[in-house]
Amino acid sequence: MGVERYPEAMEFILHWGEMGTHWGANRSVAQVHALLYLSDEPLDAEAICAALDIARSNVSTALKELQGYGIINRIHKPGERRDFFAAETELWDLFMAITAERKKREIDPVIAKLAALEERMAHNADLPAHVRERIGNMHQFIARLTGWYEQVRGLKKSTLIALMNLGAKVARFIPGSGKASDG
Amino acid sequence: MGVERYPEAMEFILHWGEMGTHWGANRSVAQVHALLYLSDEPLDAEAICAALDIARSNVSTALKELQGYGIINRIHKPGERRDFFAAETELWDLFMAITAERKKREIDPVIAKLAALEERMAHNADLPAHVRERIGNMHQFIARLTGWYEQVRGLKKSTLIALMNLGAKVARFIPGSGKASDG
DNA sequence: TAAAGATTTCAGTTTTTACCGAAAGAATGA
DNA sequence: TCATTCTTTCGGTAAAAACTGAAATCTTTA
Repeated sequence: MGVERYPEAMEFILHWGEMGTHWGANRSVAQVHALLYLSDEPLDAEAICAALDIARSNVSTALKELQGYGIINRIHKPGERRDFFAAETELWDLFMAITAERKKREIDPVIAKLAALEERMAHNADLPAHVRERIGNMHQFIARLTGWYEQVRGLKKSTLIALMNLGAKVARFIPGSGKASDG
Repeated sequence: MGVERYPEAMEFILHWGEMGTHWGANRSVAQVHALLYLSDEPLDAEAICAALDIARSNVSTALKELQGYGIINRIHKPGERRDFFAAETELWDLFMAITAERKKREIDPVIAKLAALEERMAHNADLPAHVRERIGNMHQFIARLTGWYEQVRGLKKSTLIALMNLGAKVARFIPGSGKASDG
């Protein structure tokens, strides 16, 4: 029998589901993910239905969504006809996959929109300067932030972990750095 | 008259509102924020209603929420009875305020929950080892990530910007670092 | 290529969330 | 302290999103 038999596992799943609603995902998607994350063996859709007590179609949609994020894998068991699924358990990879997908869905379109607006604004002399400036600033800021993200993301996992462990000490490499209260 | 008269400004506001629905905020909250961000002068609630064509009460709720995030300021005009509001235009500060508030609302409770579960799991011998391990890993991972965030957040703005401009070059300070394809 | 097994799509329903307008509540000033 | 002006709260409604169950579609294998 699956992990859903254990109250602590179930609490984790339910809490994770609740969290999901506050982020991009819906409850079912997050619950399915949590269940797979805690399972030590791949599960088929029917087993997920039973464990979470949600409709088969809902599970189907959730699995599709999770595959879209690239955080679960479909597994073929020899001699089995149905699909089995297992979650990414390497949390760093999970994190990277989610941020990458969210960036693609939510940030990139904004950048495109802002770029288009900036283009149009350049030809519009009526527009007050401060509007052009603020939209331009927003564009630049988001583009910079995501540019940084893309660069850092490309580093080796071990390097990233080393950087993280360094914490605030990275500042040592920046001349004139220190604690906050800056102008 | 306000910026809502300019099509580009309005597009920005509507798009920003749409984005809001994909993040924590609702459409109205994000629209009010966008409007204030583009305005070069503080606006009162009535003006916001008129500009966005939404109910007075809705504006009130939105303003409260934005103040909760600490990204708009209430302004007292001498001789004026009603409140005026202006948005933070320093985008770095805006970003910091939003991330801090979201962490408080969405991450900290998860850490607390995971800590509590870990405590309970320690006293439960029935629980499969891999469940305990995975919940523990998740707890540790999120705690580490947020610990890093807290540290970096404490740095001076100028240092952070310098670090960002460094991009992937920060890796130079980590021995044995380089581009991805790590195991 | 037909039957069985498994997955996906979709129209309808339920649940949740956002929003409105009226009424209550504060704050200001006469 | 009583009007006046402005803000917030709150019950009800409208809109959006999630979820279900049945039907359609795709896959496998006999």
